[in-house]
Amino acid sequence: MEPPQRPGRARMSDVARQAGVSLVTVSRAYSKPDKVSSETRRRVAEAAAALGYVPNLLAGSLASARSRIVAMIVPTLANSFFAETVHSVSGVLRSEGYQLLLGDSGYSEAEEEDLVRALLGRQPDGFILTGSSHSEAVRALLAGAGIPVVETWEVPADPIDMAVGFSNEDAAAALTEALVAAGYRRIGMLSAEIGNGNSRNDQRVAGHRRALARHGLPLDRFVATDPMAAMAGGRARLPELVERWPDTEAVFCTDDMIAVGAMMECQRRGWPVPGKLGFAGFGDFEIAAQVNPGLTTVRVPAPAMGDRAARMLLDRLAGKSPERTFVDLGFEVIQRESCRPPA
Amino acid sequence: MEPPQRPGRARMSDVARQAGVSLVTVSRAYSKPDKVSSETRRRVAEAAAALGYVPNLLAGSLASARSRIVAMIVPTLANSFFAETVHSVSGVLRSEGYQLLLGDSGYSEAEEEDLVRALLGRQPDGFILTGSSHSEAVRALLAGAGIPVVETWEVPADPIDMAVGFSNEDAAAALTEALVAAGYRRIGMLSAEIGNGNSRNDQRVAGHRRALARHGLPLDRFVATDPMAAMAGGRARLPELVERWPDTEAVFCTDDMIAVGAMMECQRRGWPVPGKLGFAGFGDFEIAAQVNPGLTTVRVPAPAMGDRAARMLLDRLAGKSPERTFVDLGFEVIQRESCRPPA
DNA sequence: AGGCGGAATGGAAGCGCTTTCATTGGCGCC
DNA sequence: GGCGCCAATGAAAGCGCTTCCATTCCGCCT
Repeated sequence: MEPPQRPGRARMSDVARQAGVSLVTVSRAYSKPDKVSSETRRRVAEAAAALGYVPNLLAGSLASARSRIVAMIVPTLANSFFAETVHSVSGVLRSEGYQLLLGDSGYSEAEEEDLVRALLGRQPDGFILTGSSHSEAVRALLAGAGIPVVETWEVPADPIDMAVGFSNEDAAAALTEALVAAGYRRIGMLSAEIGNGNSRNDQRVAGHRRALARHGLPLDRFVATDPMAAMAGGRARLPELVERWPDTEAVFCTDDMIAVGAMMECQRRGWPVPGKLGFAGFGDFEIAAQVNPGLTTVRVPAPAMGDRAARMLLDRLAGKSPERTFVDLGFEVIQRESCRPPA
Repeated sequence: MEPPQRPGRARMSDVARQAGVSLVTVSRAYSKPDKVSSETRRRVAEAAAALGYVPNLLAGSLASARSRIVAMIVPTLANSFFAETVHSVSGVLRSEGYQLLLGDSGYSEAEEEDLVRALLGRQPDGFILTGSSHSEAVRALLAGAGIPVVETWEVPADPIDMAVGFSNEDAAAALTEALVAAGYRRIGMLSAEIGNGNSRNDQRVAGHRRALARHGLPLDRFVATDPMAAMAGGRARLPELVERWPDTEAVFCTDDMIAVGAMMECQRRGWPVPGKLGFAGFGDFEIAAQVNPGLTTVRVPAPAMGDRAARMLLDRLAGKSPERTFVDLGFEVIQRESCRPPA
């Protein structure tokens, strides 16, 4: 119960003195409890509690060269998509005593590079990235760091290390095929501006166009929306799409939020959905199932990707050789009432 | 260009050798550039680039007893509310060279305690909490850590240190007053289960009831919804509310998502809003403005709270004495078409 | 000319842990 | 009864930095 020798927080040596053992023993009581007699363990725990001791993980990490930190970069937290992936990563890591160190790049490669540098300085044991388009500097930094890296949310052509994702392009193509199968021919698209750093959006656009092209359907019915306010964007830009191509029968949106915004605009104008216009979204957000009519969309494995990415990292850190370095978690087309059923 | 003495990542001493200066000088070139001649600075930068040197912030933090890390706990990332607050905190911190270390407690006090312990081990220079109801252990740990702490999203009766928030209770009361002013008398409520660790929800319930009581209106028209799927919950539980109290004229929801779900159910049943039932939500999520009819709600200062919380912390870390230890950022009732206008 | 101050640099100590490596004592076993 | 072995513990070194305290070298004032 006596106070530590010097003011401030208690250190391991204070706990050792209090418990009447050596510093090493205290260290072991924390990190390898089975190497310490249960009596000693008890006294250490008691001393630690009495002093309000909290181990300094910084010092521990420095000494052991293992930080038990995993760094992760997402484009934004505002998207509930990434929030789900982050959440499952965080859960898996914490269950193994690791801590997530998070950064958001705002869809900017330059920002991502800054972040990678800043995060690497904290000596993470592993790194999780969103997407697979990164600057050369980022690739070099990560490769040079000598730690496992997982890219998520895409199928990388040239992975840095490991990857877990799904094909945004194939998913968009599959959804478009569903629209075509339902009899739609003049199909418009609402998406964020292309080439703005959101490669997943661009891949969806590409997949949509690939499917249209396969059927010889027109590809030009495209209007870009504000990427920062998807729902408002969909609502604001739908009229433009319909004005430019009045005979449009259905609209493919690269994001559920855009689709919902556009459907709200239809509702406001008294345009029946799918009577006048069919809709398909992307992501299967919670709202897709709740809106009227339900939104046809594609479900993506957001939590599963996080879970898997974290486990792949931990396995590698545990020394297990990876059975697979890339995992495709697929997607699922969800048919609801916002477009006609397949003929 | 010669490789570092030993394999692995370059260290500061490697950079020093490469640049032909001492280790101390390299350290200064990074942390106090003005204390080093520009020529030396140039050579250090060159050497660092050649070696791909990334400073080990862990070692730096240990030596300087300043980690440049701020820890933050939110109940969940899934709520775009907290995501906004987190985002602005993160932005402010990064602009000052700090890094955010994030944890989510899942609305559980026990989990929060674990997290506080784990995060404190990383020696953060400051701590940001959501809400103001915390276990005694949490309060003790944080007080004992001797670092600045900010509680957000509420007005704490007994703050641990500093706080920035708004009154959830007053906001809910104000919104309820607006409903009463619009002529509604039989008002129901849809909210997450009370006493489940979400104190903000509970405060909103209390504020709503306070306003009802002030007007002598019935308080018992309450149905609890699933906290994890707010929209689905609102949709699923609205019928129960209407069955139990068929003469209900308006519904106050403690969360916009619950309100939107309930409104979708009305739409599905062909109940006009606000013709048959008026609605008020809480939060002013993006969807509140987009849905038909627009949702009357209360706007909360989510980004501003993050911004302010981060700045208060940084000011304290910079040694400035706080001009105020608690900041109430207020709220704003947003009248839209989901309920009748005030008479 | 002598001394003084400031700018630029370096040496050494030490942050609070983990990790070898060494030491002790008890126990079973031939 | 001596040997080896294992469990339990401790001493010392060192992780990669920052900080304190020199030290050196100027230029400038009196």
